[in-house]
Amino acid sequence: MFLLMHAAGTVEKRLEDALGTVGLSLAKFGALTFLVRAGEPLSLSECAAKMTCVRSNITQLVDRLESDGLVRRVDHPSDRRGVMAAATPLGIERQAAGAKLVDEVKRQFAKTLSGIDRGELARALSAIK
Amino acid sequence: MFLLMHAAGTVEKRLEDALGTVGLSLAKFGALTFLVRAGEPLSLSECAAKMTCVRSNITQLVDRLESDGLVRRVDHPSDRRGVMAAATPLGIERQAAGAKLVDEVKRQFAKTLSGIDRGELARALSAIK
DNA sequence: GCTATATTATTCATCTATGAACAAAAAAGC
DNA sequence: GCTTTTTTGTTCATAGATGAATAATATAGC
Repeated sequence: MFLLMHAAGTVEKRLEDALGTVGLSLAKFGALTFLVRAGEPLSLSECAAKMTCVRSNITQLVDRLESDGLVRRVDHPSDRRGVMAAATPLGIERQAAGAKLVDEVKRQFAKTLSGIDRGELARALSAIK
Repeated sequence: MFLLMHAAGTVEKRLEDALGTVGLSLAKFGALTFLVRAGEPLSLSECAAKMTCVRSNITQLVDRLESDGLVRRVDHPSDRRGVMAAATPLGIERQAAGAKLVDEVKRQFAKTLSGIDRGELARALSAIK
Protein backbone atom coordinates (compact mmCIF):
# COMPACT_ATOMS: atom_id res chain seq x y z
CA MET A 1 0.00 0.00 0.00
CA PHE A 2 2.78 2.37 0.95
CA LEU A 3 4.73 1.06 -1.99
CA LEU A 4 1.88 2.17 -4.20
CA MET A 5 1.82 5.61 -2.68
CA HIS A 6 5.55 5.93 -2.98
CA ALA A 7 5.60 4.86 -6.61
CA ALA A 8 2.89 7.38 -7.41
CA GLY A 9 4.85 10.07 -5.61
CA THR A 10 7.90 9.27 -7.70
CA VAL A 11 5.99 9.50 -10.94
CA GLU A 12 4.35 12.72 -9.83
CA LYS A 13 7.68 14.22 -8.99
CA ARG A 14 9.04 13.30 -12.40
CA LEU A 15 6.08 14.93 -14.07
CA GLU A 16 6.42 18.06 -11.95
CA ASP A 17 10.12 18.27 -12.72
CA ALA A 18 9.57 17.84 -16.44
CA LEU A 19 6.74 20.37 -16.58
CA GLY A 20 8.74 22.75 -14.42
CA THR A 21 11.17 23.25 -17.28
CA VAL A 22 8.43 25.03 -19.24
CA GLY A 23 7.03 26.88 -16.24
CA LEU A 24 4.11 24.56 -15.62
CA SER A 25 3.00 22.44 -12.70
CA LEU A 26 0.89 19.31 -12.91
CA ALA A 27 -2.12 21.27 -11.71
CA LYS A 28 -1.63 24.02 -14.24
CA PHE A 29 -0.98 21.57 -17.04
CA GLY A 30 -4.09 19.59 -16.16
CA ALA A 31 -6.36 22.62 -16.22
CA LEU A 32 -4.76 23.96 -19.36
CA THR A 33 -5.23 20.63 -21.09
CA PHE A 34 -8.93 20.62 -20.34
CA LEU A 35 -9.31 24.11 -21.73
CA VAL A 36 -7.27 23.44 -24.83
CA ARG A 37 -9.13 20.23 -25.58
CA ALA A 38 -12.46 21.96 -25.08
CA GLY A 39 -11.48 24.48 -27.70
CA GLU A 40 -13.96 26.93 -26.23
CA PRO A 41 -14.39 28.74 -22.93
CA LEU A 42 -15.51 26.55 -20.05
CA SER A 43 -17.31 27.80 -16.99
CA LEU A 44 -15.31 27.52 -13.82
CA SER A 45 -17.92 25.17 -12.39
CA GLU A 46 -17.51 22.86 -15.35
CA CYS A 47 -13.77 22.92 -14.80
CA ALA A 48 -14.18 22.03 -11.16
CA ALA A 49 -16.53 19.19 -12.04
CA LYS A 50 -14.26 17.75 -14.73
CA MET A 51 -11.16 18.07 -12.63
CA THR A 52 -12.98 16.73 -9.58
CA CYS A 53 -11.91 19.45 -7.30
CA VAL A 54 -13.53 22.19 -5.34
CA ARG A 55 -14.54 25.45 -7.00
CA SER A 56 -12.37 27.64 -4.82
CA ASN A 57 -9.40 25.68 -6.05
CA ILE A 58 -10.24 26.53 -9.64
CA THR A 59 -10.63 30.18 -8.76
CA GLN A 60 -7.08 30.29 -7.50
CA LEU A 61 -5.64 28.07 -10.22
CA VAL A 62 -7.19 30.29 -12.89
CA ASP A 63 -5.84 33.32 -11.03
CA ARG A 64 -2.35 31.90 -11.35
CA LEU A 65 -2.82 30.79 -14.96
CA GLU A 66 -4.19 34.21 -15.81
CA SER A 67 -1.25 35.98 -14.26
CA ASP A 68 0.99 33.67 -16.31
CA GLY A 69 -0.92 34.81 -19.40
CA LEU A 70 -1.96 31.26 -20.28
CA VAL A 71 -5.67 31.64 -19.65
CA ARG A 72 -8.09 34.50 -19.62
CA ARG A 73 -11.46 34.95 -17.97
CA VAL A 74 -14.46 35.64 -20.18
CA ASP A 75 -17.91 36.74 -19.10
CA HIS A 76 -20.57 34.11 -19.42
CA PRO A 77 -22.86 35.19 -22.25
CA SER A 78 -26.19 34.36 -20.62
CA ASP A 79 -25.54 33.91 -16.90
CA ARG A 80 -24.33 37.06 -15.26
CA ARG A 81 -22.92 35.14 -12.32
CA GLY A 82 -20.89 32.90 -14.56
CA VAL A 83 -17.25 33.24 -15.45
CA MET A 84 -15.60 31.19 -18.12
CA ALA A 85 -11.96 30.43 -18.70
CA ALA A 86 -10.33 30.15 -22.11
CA ALA A 87 -6.79 29.21 -23.07
CA THR A 88 -4.84 32.03 -24.71
CA PRO A 89 -2.60 31.38 -27.73
CA LEU A 90 0.35 31.30 -25.36
CA GLY A 91 -1.60 28.84 -23.21
CA ILE A 92 -2.21 26.55 -26.18
CA GLU A 93 1.45 26.68 -27.08
CA ARG A 94 2.55 25.97 -23.54
CA GLN A 95 0.14 23.09 -23.21
CA ALA A 96 1.59 21.49 -26.33
CA ALA A 97 5.08 21.87 -24.93
CA GLY A 98 3.91 20.32 -21.67
CA ALA A 99 2.23 17.45 -23.47
CA LYS A 100 5.50 16.57 -25.21
CA LEU A 101 7.29 16.43 -21.88
CA VAL A 102 4.55 14.33 -20.34
CA ASP A 103 4.78 11.91 -23.25
CA GLU A 104 8.48 11.62 -22.66
CA VAL A 105 7.88 10.77 -19.00
CA LYS A 106 5.31 8.22 -20.13
CA ARG A 107 7.87 6.57 -22.37
CA GLN A 108 10.37 6.44 -19.52
CA PHE A 109 7.70 4.97 -17.33
CA ALA A 110 6.85 2.31 -19.89
CA LYS A 111 10.53 1.44 -20.19
CA THR A 112 10.80 1.10 -16.42
CA LEU A 113 7.97 -1.39 -16.55
CA SER A 114 9.49 -3.52 -19.28
CA GLY A 115 9.18 -7.15 -18.37
CA ILE A 116 6.07 -6.52 -16.36
CA ASP A 117 2.61 -7.62 -17.35
CA ARG A 118 1.10 -4.21 -17.98
CA GLY A 119 -2.43 -5.58 -18.31
CA GLU A 120 -2.19 -7.31 -14.98
CA LEU A 121 -0.90 -4.14 -13.36
CA ALA A 122 -3.69 -2.09 -14.91
CA ARG A 123 -6.25 -4.57 -13.61
CA ALA A 124 -4.83 -4.38 -10.12
CA LEU A 125 -4.78 -0.60 -10.11
CA SER A 126 -8.25 -0.36 -11.61
CA ALA A 127 -9.59 -2.49 -8.80
CA ILE A 128 -8.69 0.24 -6.33
CA LYS A 129 -11.62 2.62 -6.28
CA MET B 1 0.66 5.96 -15.23
CA PHE B 2 -2.35 8.08 -14.43
CA LEU B 3 -4.06 4.93 -13.23
CA LEU B 4 -1.24 4.53 -10.75
CA MET B 5 -1.57 8.09 -9.53
CA HIS B 6 -5.31 7.78 -9.25
CA ALA B 7 -5.10 4.53 -7.30
CA ALA B 8 -2.64 6.10 -4.90
CA GLY B 9 -4.92 9.07 -4.48
CA THR B 10 -7.79 6.78 -3.61
CA VAL B 11 -5.80 4.95 -0.99
CA GLU B 12 -4.53 8.20 0.43
CA LYS B 13 -8.01 9.57 0.68
CA ARG B 14 -9.16 6.45 2.52
CA LEU B 15 -6.33 6.80 4.98
CA GLU B 16 -7.06 10.48 5.52
CA ASP B 17 -10.74 9.76 6.05
CA ALA B 18 -10.03 6.98 8.51
CA LEU B 19 -7.48 9.00 10.47
CA GLY B 20 -9.77 12.00 10.39
CA THR B 21 -12.16 10.18 12.72
CA VAL B 22 -9.55 10.42 15.49
CA GLY B 23 -8.45 13.94 14.60
CA LEU B 24 -5.32 12.96 12.73
CA SER B 25 -4.09 13.50 9.20
CA LEU B 26 -1.65 11.30 7.33
CA ALA B 27 1.10 13.84 7.90
CA LYS B 28 0.41 14.07 11.62
CA PHE B 29 0.10 10.32 11.97
CA GLY B 30 3.37 9.80 10.15
CA ALA B 31 5.31 12.17 12.34
CA LEU B 32 3.68 10.85 15.48
CA THR B 33 4.53 7.30 14.51
CA PHE B 34 8.20 8.16 14.13
CA LEU B 35 8.26 9.80 17.53
CA VAL B 36 6.39 7.00 19.26
CA ARG B 37 8.60 4.34 17.72
CA ALA B 38 11.71 6.25 18.68
CA GLY B 39 10.56 6.21 22.29
CA GLU B 40 12.73 9.23 22.99
CA PRO B 41 12.86 12.83 21.81
CA LEU B 42 14.11 13.30 18.26
CA SER B 43 15.67 16.45 16.95
CA LEU B 44 13.63 18.25 14.33
CA SER B 45 16.41 17.74 11.80
CA GLU B 46 16.34 14.01 12.39
CA CYS B 47 12.59 14.08 11.86
CA ALA B 48 12.96 15.93 8.59
CA ALA B 49 15.62 13.49 7.42
CA LYS B 50 13.61 10.42 8.32
CA MET B 51 10.42 11.75 6.85
CA THR B 52 12.28 13.01 3.78
CA CYS B 53 10.87 16.46 3.91
CA VAL B 54 12.14 19.94 4.40
CA ARG B 55 12.88 21.31 7.87
CA SER B 56 10.41 24.15 7.69
CA ASN B 57 7.71 21.58 7.10
CA ILE B 58 8.58 19.86 10.37
CA THR B 59 8.55 23.15 12.21
CA GLN B 60 4.94 23.74 11.18
CA LEU B 61 3.86 20.13 11.62
CA VAL B 62 5.25 20.09 15.15
CA ASP B 63 3.53 23.43 15.78
CA ARG B 64 0.21 21.83 14.90
CA LEU B 65 0.90 18.63 16.79
CA GLU B 66 1.94 20.66 19.79
CA SER B 67 -1.22 22.72 19.74
CA ASP B 68 -3.14 19.42 19.56
CA GLY B 69 -1.27 18.34 22.68
CA LEU B 70 0.17 15.28 20.96
CA VAL B 71 3.79 16.32 20.95
CA ARG B 72 5.92 18.65 22.96
CA ARG B 73 9.16 20.43 22.24
CA VAL B 74 12.14 19.71 24.46
CA ASP B 75 15.43 21.57 24.56
CA HIS B 76 18.35 19.69 23.12
CA PRO B 77 20.61 18.76 26.05
CA SER B 78 23.95 19.57 24.44
CA ASP B 79 23.26 21.69 21.37
CA ARG B 80 21.75 25.03 22.26
CA ARG B 81 20.41 25.50 18.73
CA GLY B 82 18.67 22.18 18.78
CA VAL B 83 15.03 21.48 19.50
CA MET B 84 13.67 18.01 19.98
CA ALA B 85 10.15 16.71 19.73
CA ALA B 86 8.66 14.03 21.97
CA ALA B 87 5.26 12.36 21.87
CA THR B 88 3.07 13.12 24.87
CA PRO B 89 1.02 10.38 26.56
CA LEU B 90 -1.99 11.64 24.62
CA GLY B 91 0.13 11.50 21.48
CA ILE B 92 1.07 7.88 22.14
CA GLU B 93 -2.55 7.00 22.70
CA ARG B 94 -3.67 8.79 19.58
CA GLN B 95 -0.98 7.14 17.49
CA ALA B 96 -2.17 3.72 18.63
CA ALA B 97 -5.73 4.60 17.70
CA GLY B 98 -4.51 5.80 14.30
CA ALA B 99 -2.47 2.65 13.77
CA LYS B 100 -5.56 0.52 14.30
CA LEU B 101 -7.43 2.49 11.66
CA VAL B 102 -4.54 2.27 9.25
CA ASP B 103 -4.43 -1.50 9.74
CA GLU B 104 -8.09 -1.67 8.93
CA VAL B 105 -7.54 0.24 5.70
CA LYS B 106 -4.66 -2.14 4.93
CA ARG B 107 -6.99 -5.10 5.35
CA GLN B 108 -9.56 -3.52 3.05
CA PHE B 109 -6.82 -2.85 0.56
CA ALA B 110 -5.62 -6.45 0.69
CA LYS B 111 -9.16 -7.65 0.16
CA THR B 112 -9.53 -5.38 -2.86
CA LEU B 113 -6.44 -7.02 -4.31
CA SER B 114 -7.64 -10.58 -3.80
CA GLY B 115 -6.98 -12.61 -6.90
CA ILE B 116 -4.02 -10.46 -7.83
CA ASP B 117 -0.43 -11.57 -7.68
CA ARG B 118 0.73 -9.34 -4.86
CA GLY B 119 4.39 -10.19 -5.39
CA GLU B 120 4.22 -9.25 -9.03
CA LEU B 121 2.53 -5.99 -8.14
CA ALA B 122 5.15 -5.24 -5.52
CA ARG B 123 7.90 -5.92 -8.04
CA ALA B 124 6.31 -3.57 -10.54
CA LEU B 125 5.90 -0.81 -8.00
CA SER B 126 9.38 -1.29 -6.60
CA ALA B 127 10.80 -0.81 -10.07
CA ILE B 128 9.55 2.76 -10.09
CA LYS B 129 12.24 4.82 -8.44
C1' DG C 1 -45.09 38.55 -9.62
C1' DC C 2 -42.83 37.55 -5.51
C1' DT C 3 -40.71 34.76 -2.27
C1' DA C 4 -37.81 30.87 -1.23
C1' DT C 5 -34.20 27.99 -2.80
C1' DA C 6 -30.24 26.94 -5.49
C1' DT C 7 -26.17 27.98 -7.99
C1' DT C 8 -21.89 30.73 -9.14
C1' DA C 9 -17.62 32.62 -8.18
C1' DT C 10 -15.01 34.65 -4.68
C1' DT C 11 -12.85 35.28 -0.18
C1' DC C 12 -11.03 33.52 4.02
C1' DA C 13 -9.09 30.20 7.20
C1' DT C 14 -6.66 26.02 7.37
C1' DC C 15 -3.50 22.15 6.09
C1' DT C 16 0.42 20.34 3.67
C1' DA C 17 4.68 21.07 1.24
C1' DT C 18 8.65 23.64 -0.72
C1' DG C 19 12.57 26.83 -0.91
C1' DA C 20 14.86 31.29 0.34
C1' DA C 21 16.52 34.25 3.88
C1' DC C 22 17.77 34.78 8.59
C1' DA C 23 19.79 34.61 13.43
C1' DA C 24 22.03 31.78 16.65
C1' DA C 25 25.17 28.57 17.71
C1' DA C 26 28.52 24.84 16.69
C1' DA C 27 32.50 23.00 14.16
C1' DA C 28 36.56 23.50 11.14
C1' DG C 29 40.69 25.64 9.64
C1' DC C 30 44.49 27.84 10.37
C1' DG D 1 42.06 32.16 19.70
C1' DC D 2 39.64 33.82 15.99
C1' DT D 3 37.68 33.74 11.63
C1' DT D 4 35.04 31.03 8.25
C1' DT D 5 31.87 27.63 7.24
C1' DT D 6 28.17 24.71 8.41
C1' DT D 7 24.20 23.35 10.83
C1' DT D 8 19.74 24.29 13.25
C1' DG D 9 15.29 25.92 13.66
C1' DT D 10 12.30 29.62 12.46
C1' DT D 11 9.93 32.89 9.46
C1' DC D 12 8.18 34.31 5.10
C1' DA D 13 6.43 33.83 0.38
C1' DT D 14 4.43 30.73 -2.64
C1' DA D 15 1.77 26.66 -4.56
C1' DG D 16 -1.79 23.60 -4.22
C1' DA D 17 -5.94 21.70 -2.02
C1' DT D 18 -10.14 21.81 1.06
C1' DG D 19 -14.39 23.59 3.24
C1' DA D 20 -17.20 27.44 5.25
C1' DA D 21 -19.22 31.80 4.54
C1' DT D 22 -20.77 35.45 1.47
C1' DA D 23 -22.82 38.32 -2.30
C1' DA D 24 -24.95 38.25 -6.68
C1' DT D 25 -27.87 36.21 -9.65
C1' DA D 26 -31.06 32.34 -11.45
C1' DT D 27 -34.65 29.24 -10.91
C1' DA D 28 -38.71 27.03 -8.63
C1' DG D 29 -42.90 27.18 -6.25
C1' DC D 30 -46.83 29.07 -5.42
